[in-house]
Order: sequence, then C-alpha cells, then structure tokens
Amino acid sequence: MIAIDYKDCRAAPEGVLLEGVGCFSLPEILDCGQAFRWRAIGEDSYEGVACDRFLRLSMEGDRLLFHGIGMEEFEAVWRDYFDLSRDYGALRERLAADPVLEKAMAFAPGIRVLRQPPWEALCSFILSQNNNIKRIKGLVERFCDCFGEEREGIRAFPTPERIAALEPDDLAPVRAGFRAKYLVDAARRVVSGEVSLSLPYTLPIDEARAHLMQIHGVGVKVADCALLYGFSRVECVPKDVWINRVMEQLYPDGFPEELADVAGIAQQYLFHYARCCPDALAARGAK
DNA sequence: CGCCAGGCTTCTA
DNA sequence: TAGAAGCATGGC
Repeated sequence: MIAIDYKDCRAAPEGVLLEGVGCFSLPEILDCGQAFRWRAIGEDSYEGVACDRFLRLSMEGDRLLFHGIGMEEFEAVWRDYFDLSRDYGALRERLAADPVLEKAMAFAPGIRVLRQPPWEALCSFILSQNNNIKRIKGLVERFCDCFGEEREGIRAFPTPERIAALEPDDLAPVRAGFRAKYLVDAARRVVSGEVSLSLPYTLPIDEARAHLMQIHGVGVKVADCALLYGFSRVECVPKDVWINRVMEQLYPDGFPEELADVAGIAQQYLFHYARCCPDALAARGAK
C-alpha cells in the first residue's frame, strides 16, 4: 500500500467515504482561485460541477464523503481530480525545509492542486485575466449556462467544437468583454488541431508554454495556469501580482532551487497565504 | 466616484 | 526591447 493521504476508502450508503484523511480542506482547495465552479453549501460542505459531473462533498473531522457516487466514479474521476494519488504528507515535509513555506503551510495545511480537464482550465484562466476571483466565478458560470450542454440538470463545460462555431459577439451574454474573442480563438485552434490538449502533458515545459501561447489572448500567465491546473505540470509557477509580491518580499534571494520540480504546488500555498493571511506581507492588507 | 482585479495586445519611443 | 496605453466589466 502506497503512502497516501487517507487510510481507508469504501462504498457507503451515502456515497464514497474516505477515512483518516489528511492534507485536505474543502474551502482551502475549492476556494483558493484554481477552480471556479464550486460553492459552499454549509459547514465544510461544497457542491459543483467538474469533469462534466455534479458532485457534493462534505467533510467532518478526518472523514470525507463524496455524496451519491460509487467506487467506479471515484476511481475514474475524483481521485485524480483531487490529486489523491499524490502523497501531500511527504510533500509537505519536503517543502517545510523552507521557513516561508513552513508558515504558509501552517496557515492552510489542507491545500491541494487540482488536476482539472485541460480545456476547462484553459478557458477558466483566459476568463481570469485582469479580473478578480469573485467575478471570474460569474463569468465561468454564465459561460457554462449559455453554451454548455445540459445533462441531467447540470451544465457540462462548453466544448471546443461548440465555441469554435461561434463569433465573439455570440458570447455577449457571458459579459466577458475583450476575453470573448480569446475563447473563440482558443476553441478554433483546438478544433483545427493546431493546439493540442494532450501534447502539453509531456512537452518540455518551455515548448508546452509556447504551444499554448499560440492562442491569441494567452500569455505567459494564462499558459502557466493551464499547465499547472490543467496539465498537472507542477513545476509551473504562474506569476500574478500576489506571487510577485511574495517573491519580492519573502524570497529576495530567489525561490529554493531544490524545490523547483514542485514549485507550482508550493506556489499554491504561497498564493493563498499572501492573499488571506493578514500579516503574510508588509502593509498590503489581505482580502 | 476611483481603484483594482490570478493580463494580453498594440502602440510608441 | 522596454514601457505605457487600451481593453470590458464589475466588486468594493
């Protein structure tokens, strides 16, 4: 048995139940700016749509329940989505060698980096540009409501084929502004095969980034977000205003090189720490 | 009202 | 090649 962050996993009457769960916090994972279709529905309980499936989760202590699903769906979809095959316990020990990360991880020990479908991550972060998280959620939701296929009461994520057939003006109801044309361009390049949704998993990271940046409206930041959150390239560190502040103030001599292969996961702890911990950074306020 | 937001493209010097 | 302007929209 490999060392992972839960001790037991079984089918229960209410769904799939994980026990002895560590390194896992629903609010820290689902509300830290990596995915935008989840919403809190109570105390440590969330619901949302990802991978074109609806899911409700709740956590009590070290017990995590995936409501209304069976083991097949858990194994086929959600174990991977929540990165439950990665040993965050061991990873956190490694990252804790760095004193800044030690603080950041103490602030939010339950963060994980999701493995989202690449197309969903790409579109979400195209919509994210020059926006705040609150508004990004609204944009993604309207994008799905307007152009996602309805299946059993939920909206799948809009397919590249559907979006490629539209003109930017057709996206007006999303109110994405100048980002609408970027979504259409991304969809058309994916449909034509010019942009691959599989190559970036394995290309050398600089080539993977350049590959995605063929899309009009995808720059370094959005490409890195798609690589990290969509293609699981955990060496990738998207550099937004918060991470820039972290690097300037907390890593004046640079980020530790020996952690470069997992810097993207470290980045997620640091991003959340910088945004939400009042005294993480000097005189910037948190919110 | 003004400032800012998990930026990118285009223009200008 | 670097720096600034413009872009759409809305939260606070």
